[in-house]
Amino acid sequence: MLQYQPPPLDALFQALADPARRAMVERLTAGPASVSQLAAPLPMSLTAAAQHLAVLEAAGLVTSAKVGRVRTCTLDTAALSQAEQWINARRMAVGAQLDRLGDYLAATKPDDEP
Amino acid sequence: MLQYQPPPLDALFQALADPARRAMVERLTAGPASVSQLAAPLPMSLTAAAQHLAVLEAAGLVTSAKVGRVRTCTLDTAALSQAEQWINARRMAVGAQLDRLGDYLAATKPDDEP
DNA sequence: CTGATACTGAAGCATTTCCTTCAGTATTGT
DNA sequence: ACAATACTGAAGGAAATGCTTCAGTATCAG
Repeated sequence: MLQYQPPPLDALFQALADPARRAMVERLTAGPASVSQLAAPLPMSLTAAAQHLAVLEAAGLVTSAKVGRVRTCTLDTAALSQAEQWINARRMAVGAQLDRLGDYLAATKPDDEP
Repeated sequence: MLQYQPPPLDALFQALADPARRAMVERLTAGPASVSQLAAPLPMSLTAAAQHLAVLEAAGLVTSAKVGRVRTCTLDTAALSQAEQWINARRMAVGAQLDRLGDYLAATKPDDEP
């Protein structure tokens, strides 16, 4: 059986690094939309928007299906939280490091310098 | 007075989109490090690593100060959570949309189809 | 059937990214 | 004083990115 493999973080963050693509993600939080609908507010050609959409899809951030002549796109929140988790884990690691500093300070001079 | 302006999300996500730069961020969660220390584990020249560092600094993810001939770099978690918050806000928005669907379903057919 | 709609594909072009090498400056250790 | 260390700057090149336009294929509406 084929294993699902999470999109690499590279593609995920790269996809989020463009304002046009973030705008699309933002629009999709309100529900599924067609390619045209996603492209409409953007100051670029439909083709360009479709290319951005391809990037989002490659990153796993959106899935899409074509019915008739319209392709409907949906946001995949799993990919979104995948990125969030990476960031959060690093922030936690920093906290842990500060905690260790606290422990160190508490352990080495518990009763110096009154 | 000069206002602090948060680094644009563009630069933030772009900075995180590279594995070498994420490795640096990861290393910095364990505490401050010099340019050489950050570059050492990476399969590239010191110059290349320094360039990556410049990207991280431009994105606001790291701050650095030079003492003598060594520049010491520190992770700035504020920038990190800035990116996290954007993602989280979108995920929340999706949840809200689903909630509204639930409300809609509850409101429109509270007693149809038993 | 005809025309409008909704993409889709291919090509081309300017800019940016990621890396290289080579050279230079400022410290520090002996 | 001399050499090693730790960057720093400049230049260049291969590849990726973000557009564009032009042309094509389905699909739907009248």
